[in-house]
Amino acid sequence: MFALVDANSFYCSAEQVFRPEWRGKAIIVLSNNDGCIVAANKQAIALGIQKFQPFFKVRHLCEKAGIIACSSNYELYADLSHKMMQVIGRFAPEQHIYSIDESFLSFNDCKKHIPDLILHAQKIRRAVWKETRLPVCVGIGKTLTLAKVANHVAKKWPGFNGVCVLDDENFNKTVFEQLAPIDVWGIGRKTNEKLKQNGISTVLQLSKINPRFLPVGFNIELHRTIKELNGEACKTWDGVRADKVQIFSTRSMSKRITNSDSLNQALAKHIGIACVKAREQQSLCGTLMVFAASSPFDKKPCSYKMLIHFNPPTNDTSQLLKAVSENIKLLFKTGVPYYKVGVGLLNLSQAQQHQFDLFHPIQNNTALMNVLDNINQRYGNDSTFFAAQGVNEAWSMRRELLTPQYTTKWSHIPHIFC
DNA sequence: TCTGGGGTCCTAGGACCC
DNA sequence: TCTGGGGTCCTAGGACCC
Repeated sequence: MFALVDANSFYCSAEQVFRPEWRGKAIIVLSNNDGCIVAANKQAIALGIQKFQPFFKVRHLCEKAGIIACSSNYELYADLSHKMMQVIGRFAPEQHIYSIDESFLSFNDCKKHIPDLILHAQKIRRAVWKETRLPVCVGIGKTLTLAKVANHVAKKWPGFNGVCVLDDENFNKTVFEQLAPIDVWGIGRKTNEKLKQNGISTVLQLSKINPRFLPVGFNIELHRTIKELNGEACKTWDGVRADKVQIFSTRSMSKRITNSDSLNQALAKHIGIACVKAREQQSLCGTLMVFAASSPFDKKPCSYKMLIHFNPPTNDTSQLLKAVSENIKLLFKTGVPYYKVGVGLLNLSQAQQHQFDLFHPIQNNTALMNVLDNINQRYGNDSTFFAAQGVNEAWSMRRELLTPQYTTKWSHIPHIFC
C-alpha cells in the first residue's frame, strides 16, 4: 500500500504558521513578480478567487473582501517543507518526496507493525500539526494513482477527517461514481474533454474501459492510469523518482532587459541554477538551450533562442557560462524589451556512464564545482557565485508583499516579549 | 502607468537518409 | 515523369503538474 501525504494549500498554510492570527482567514500567495495567484486557501476560493489568474485583475476584489495577499516566500516554504518531510518520513520505511508539499510513503510488508492504516494516517496528521503547525491530508491506496485519488477525497469531501483509504472494491466504486476523470492524477482539461466526447464522464466509467480498446487519440499514459485505478501498479516508485531528462531555469522580469550585459547576467544566473540541479542528479549536459523573449502579451511579441552543443557533455558551470557569453550577440537584439529569459539543459546523460573520447578530453573542474556546491549548501544559495551573474540584479523579481523569512534569516527571527 | 508563473515530459510531423 | 517504404533524428507545441 502507498500513502500520499499532502499539505492543505501549502503556501497559504506556511504563511499562517508564524501568523496565528491569520488562521481561518482568506489568504492567497502570488507567483514571481507578484504576477499570478499560485495558491489560495479554501476561504479565498469561497470568496471567488481562482488559481493562476493574474493578480492585478483581482487586486481590487482582494482589498474589498479582506483577502490577505502574500508574495512567494520561497525561503520559508522550502524550510518548512523540509521540516514537514522529516516528520512524515518517520512513519514509513520508504519515502519519496514528490513536490514541495507532497510525499509518497510505501507500506509494503508493514501489516504486522501497522495493522490499522487509518489510525496510522491520523497519527501522521497529528504529528505534522504538532511539530510544524501545517495541516496535511493522507490518501492511501494500492497504487500511486489510487493514493492520489484517496488524497483528493480526504481533502475535499467532508466526513473523512483528513484521511481516506481506497482498498475496498465497493467503496472504490462509490467514490469513482462521484468523481470526474479530471480529478485523477495525469488527466488534465483536454483529456477530460476528449473523454467526455466519448461518453466517459465519471472515474467509474473510465476505470471500466479495457485499455486495449482505448479510443484513438489517447496516449499510453491514460492506458497506465486506467490500470492503476484498477489496482495494477504501473507507475513505479523508481519511475516517479527517475532522473530528469531536461532541466530548465527560467524567470520573467520585474523590469524589462534592454541591454546585452544585463541579458548575459540574467542568463548566467539561470545557468548556475540549472547546473546545480544537473550535478545533484549527476547528469552531464549535451545541449544547452538559451532563450530570451518579450512578453506574449506585447503588441509585437518576439522570441529568440539558440542551441549550443557540448562534446564532451559537461555540468561545469564555467564552461556553459563561457559558451553563452561568446554567443550572446546572436540572442540580443537592440530595441527588444526582454521579459522572459532562461536556459534548458537538454540531451542529459549520466556522468557515471560517460563514454570517454580520446580526442576530446573532459575539461570539467569537478573539484571546484564540489567546493561551490558544498559552500552554497551549507551557507545558503548564492553564498558563492560566478561574477558573470553580476551583483546588481536590477532585473530580479518583484516581491512587494513579502513576509519575513522567520526560519532562515537571523534578522527575521520572531521576537517574543515576556 | 503597468501588470499575465515555472517546470517537465510526450508526441506529431518535418527533414533527411538509404 | 511519376510513384513508392522504412527508419532516425530533431523540434515546436501540447499537455500536464504544482
